[in-house]
Amino acid sequence: MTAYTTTSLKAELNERGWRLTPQRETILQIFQNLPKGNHLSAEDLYHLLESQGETISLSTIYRTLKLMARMGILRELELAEGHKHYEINQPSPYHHHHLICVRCNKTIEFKNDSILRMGTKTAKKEGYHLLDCQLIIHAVCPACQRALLPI
Amino acid sequence: MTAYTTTSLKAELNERGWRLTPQRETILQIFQNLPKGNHLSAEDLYHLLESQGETISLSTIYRTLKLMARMGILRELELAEGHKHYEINQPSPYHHHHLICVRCNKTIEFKNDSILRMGTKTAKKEGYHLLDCQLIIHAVCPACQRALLPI
DNA sequence: TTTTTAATTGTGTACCATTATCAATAAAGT
DNA sequence: ACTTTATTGATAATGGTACACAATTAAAAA
Repeated sequence: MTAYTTTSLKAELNERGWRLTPQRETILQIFQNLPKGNHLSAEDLYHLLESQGETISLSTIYRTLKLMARMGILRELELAEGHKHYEINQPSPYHHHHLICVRCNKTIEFKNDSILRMGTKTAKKEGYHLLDCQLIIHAVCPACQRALLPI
Repeated sequence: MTAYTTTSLKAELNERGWRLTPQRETILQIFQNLPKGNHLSAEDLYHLLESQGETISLSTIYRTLKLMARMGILRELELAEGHKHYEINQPSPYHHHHLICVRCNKTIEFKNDSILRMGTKTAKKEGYHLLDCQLIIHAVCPACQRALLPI
């Protein structure tokens, strides 16, 4: 959960025998410049790049998202149904969690520093190296409660 | 997060214009009799039923799992890669969370009552009706740290 | 700087969990 | 019992993600 630069990304990749490619650099920058609270699916990222005139194949996008999630650079979010979203994995003051309506998928972000503290403590206690820690609350939003819609 | 019986399940279903079927009753019982800490995928459940001589179609299993998750009877877990797992959604003393190794998928359960309290408080504050609340910690387990395996 | 090595990319294809379709069936209320 | 309509089961369809492999290219060695 540290802030990455191109240089530190390259260093960490090379340390493991991997390479910094223009594609990986571009994708890191996209996520770093994304407004707070925004998150992208693989498809989202593909089209965002497309709209900027750059093209990175979907395969590479999927591979890079997974790689960066497993390095702890990105958080993998399971928000709506069907596909994953990714956002930059930021340390304490920006660290947040999600309250999700299971019916309409309306999602609210909220902060709670003690959750990250608990996660850190639990991981440490078990000897795990922490990458990410997220509280997911599944619930029914006020509008959907009123709507009496079928589940 | 209350304990369901056949009767209360029927009541809650009928209240919404839905029906209690033998399939739904069977699936509820399976989960209620599952040893603590066990969770099943749709496929798992299908084969478990098969081994007991009962057969419920995969379609119905998928539909029922989703229905029960959205009613708050089951928790939908995103543990390993690729498919969801389900477990009974139990109140406080049994309520637990998951620490997952992103490399080998080794998963540790842990308890922490304050997390459920926080989730309840947050949902209430936003006017959401709480169904489930789970802390997911993504990390690298000790064995995988030593292994220096490729990500 | 050139060469060498092997990680990475892009294209196309395959996989597989989950959802949709729809006729047949069976709960629930009358 | 009868009617209504939610539910089931079989099958097909969907779609996100992973895989295979030849062509590139980053990184280290010469």
